[in-house]
Amino acid sequence: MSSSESVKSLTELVQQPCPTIETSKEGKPPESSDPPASDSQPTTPLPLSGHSALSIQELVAMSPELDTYGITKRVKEVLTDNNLGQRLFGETILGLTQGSVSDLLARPKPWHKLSLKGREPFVRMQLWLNDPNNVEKLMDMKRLEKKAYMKRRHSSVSDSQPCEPPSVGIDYSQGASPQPQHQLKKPRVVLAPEEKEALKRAYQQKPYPSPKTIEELATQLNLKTSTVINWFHNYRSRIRRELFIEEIQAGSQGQAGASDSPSARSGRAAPSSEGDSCDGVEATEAEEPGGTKSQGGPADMATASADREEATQPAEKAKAQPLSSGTPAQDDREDAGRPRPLPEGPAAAPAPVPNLAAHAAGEDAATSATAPEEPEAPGAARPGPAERSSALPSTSAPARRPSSLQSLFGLPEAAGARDNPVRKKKAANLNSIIHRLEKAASREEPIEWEF
DNA sequence: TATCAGTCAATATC
DNA sequence: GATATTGACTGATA
Repeated sequence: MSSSESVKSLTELVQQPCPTIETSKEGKPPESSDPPASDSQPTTPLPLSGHSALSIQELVAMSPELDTYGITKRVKEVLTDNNLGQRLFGETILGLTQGSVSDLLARPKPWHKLSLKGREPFVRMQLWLNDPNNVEKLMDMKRLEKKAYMKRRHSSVSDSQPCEPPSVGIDYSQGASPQPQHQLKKPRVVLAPEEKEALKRAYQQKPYPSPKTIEELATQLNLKTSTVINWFHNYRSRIRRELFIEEIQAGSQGQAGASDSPSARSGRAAPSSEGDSCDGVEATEAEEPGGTKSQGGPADMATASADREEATQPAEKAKAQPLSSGTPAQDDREDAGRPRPLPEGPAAAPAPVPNLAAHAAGEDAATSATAPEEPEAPGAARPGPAERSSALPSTSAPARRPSSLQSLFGLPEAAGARDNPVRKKKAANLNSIIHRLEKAASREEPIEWEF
């Protein structure tokens, strides 16, 4: 398909009332068992099914860089203005659950950091936003759902069945029967605040704990090791996202108005040179003085995350501080070349260093000496799959004839680059933290873990 | 094999 | 009741 053709069909697509939405909903009570999104994902049920030619994936692939933050912002507005719920929106438009939608809307990742799959919801949102009848359609869905619900309710009442699980998504309903009750769902683990606190401290010490460390943490906290592992995974990735949001906010504060396209911005933050190695979010470090080759930096990111945490959870931090003994045993074998969260925020003094690390630190003392800036930064810094693939849209792809696509997606012109004072300030701040920590790290201070 | 991205779904909170 | 949070899971990738 030639580019112009595809653009044409894309345009039609965008303009045409997303047909599928209805179909997928109506055909079957979507809620019911549709083996949720995961199954339906591959061949997404959504707006585009009518177009055999262009799958959502293709659309995503062709999509110019989108302003994820802006999109979610607008979606949120539309939803709230029209009193439409996330669940409805997610299930009908995005094919995602309420929790995912919430997460997505609240913490969109920058476009350039999203894998193709991750971009999908944003493209859908964009298409939805561009659809003049979007709200209407959702309203219809809402009505329909309500109707269906009433109907079901009615029939179940007459069946003398007590009330029924309300809305969509509750497929267990039918299960009343055969579903092996003993299917014993694992009860959800809920970590106690102290446990979280301890884990956070451990994280600050070592964001990538060794199995041994994990084991210990698990024992000390009386958790399963898998829980600890999961916790670290989740925490790392969530921190990264938070960071992005914070960046955006800082950015938009410093420069309101300019269609804040974080994605665009970050892509641009590290002008060309870094190519993809730049994470955008960590763009700050591009400004790192001394030209330390800022490798799209894990370290910085981590730094910033610590920073963020501090900002967002002062109380918590405050609590944590007393515990600190100052010297982050920083480097762990596992840590080498990884994002390293700075144990404390700027002002804050010594890092809260839970000490499980005592030996953990010893464990890899040798490597721990590694310089603060590793040459190659895997981990967070490493470009996500999407970035890795050459097919990266971002700013670095010049040959992309974005203009037509952009208009197609209703995009504003690329957001202006920015490096505002706020960012600079922040960068400076972070640098000083890093510096302090490096210094601290070179000292040897005993650390103790306390849980 | 470890880590990540993306997501679900249970639970908490508003 | 809607939304936010978060532990867990799956599949991809290096």
